[in-house]
Amino acid sequence: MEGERGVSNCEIQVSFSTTQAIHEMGFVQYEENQMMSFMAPAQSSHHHHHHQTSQPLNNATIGNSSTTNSTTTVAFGLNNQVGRTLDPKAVEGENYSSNINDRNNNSWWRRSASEKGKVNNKVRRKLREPRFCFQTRSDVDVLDDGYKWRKYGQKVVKNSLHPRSYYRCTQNNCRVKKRVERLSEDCRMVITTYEGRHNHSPSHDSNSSDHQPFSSF
DNA sequence: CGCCTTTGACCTGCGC
DNA sequence: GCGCAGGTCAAAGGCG
Repeated sequence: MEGERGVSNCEIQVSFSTTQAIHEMGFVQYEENQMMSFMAPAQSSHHHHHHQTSQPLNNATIGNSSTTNSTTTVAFGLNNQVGRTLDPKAVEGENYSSNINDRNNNSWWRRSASEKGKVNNKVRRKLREPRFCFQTRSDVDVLDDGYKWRKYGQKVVKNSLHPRSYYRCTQNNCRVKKRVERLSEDCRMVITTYEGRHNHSPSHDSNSSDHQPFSSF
């Protein structure tokens, strides 16, 4: 019902975080196109190198067209282990700002419910996708990032007034997910969290200029 | 008619 | 073990 397209005046704040919740740390402000450069670091399968800001890849506009004063809060979750960890919570609690409120035990890397019980109990592949979240001051809930999303769930969040929505990328073999929720105190702030990397380019409409190596989101 | 959202049920991890 | 909290499924309805 809410018109998703067209961010009027969104204000985004960027910062890095490792373990803290978002509101506990200072925010750095970036331009919007610089902000999108944070989506680029694929930081792929090698652990042990910390994030470095990659070079700004340009026009990947969050928000449709007229996003002038934008500020974003970014928090990386570098879940960089290569699937050999068998203790899920050993790696999970470390570094990403999952919930704004209190605990950070979310686990949304798991697969479908039919697959987990009865596969070979030998290989337990809890491969975690890279996560990426940022905070935006915007009126619309889901920002137009160039991809198409289908909503697959909504939950109420404890100690929050606003629900959290779960989206999945509608491309065929793309399993990127994202969550969108609003801050409980400040309902103008939207927190968007991405998980995974798109294996395709953004399919806006027929916007043929989306052609960059956008392998991360 | 196909793709989307809605919404309650179900599942799972975790703390008590 | 139980209950809670978060994440996902899927049936049903909506809308273009």
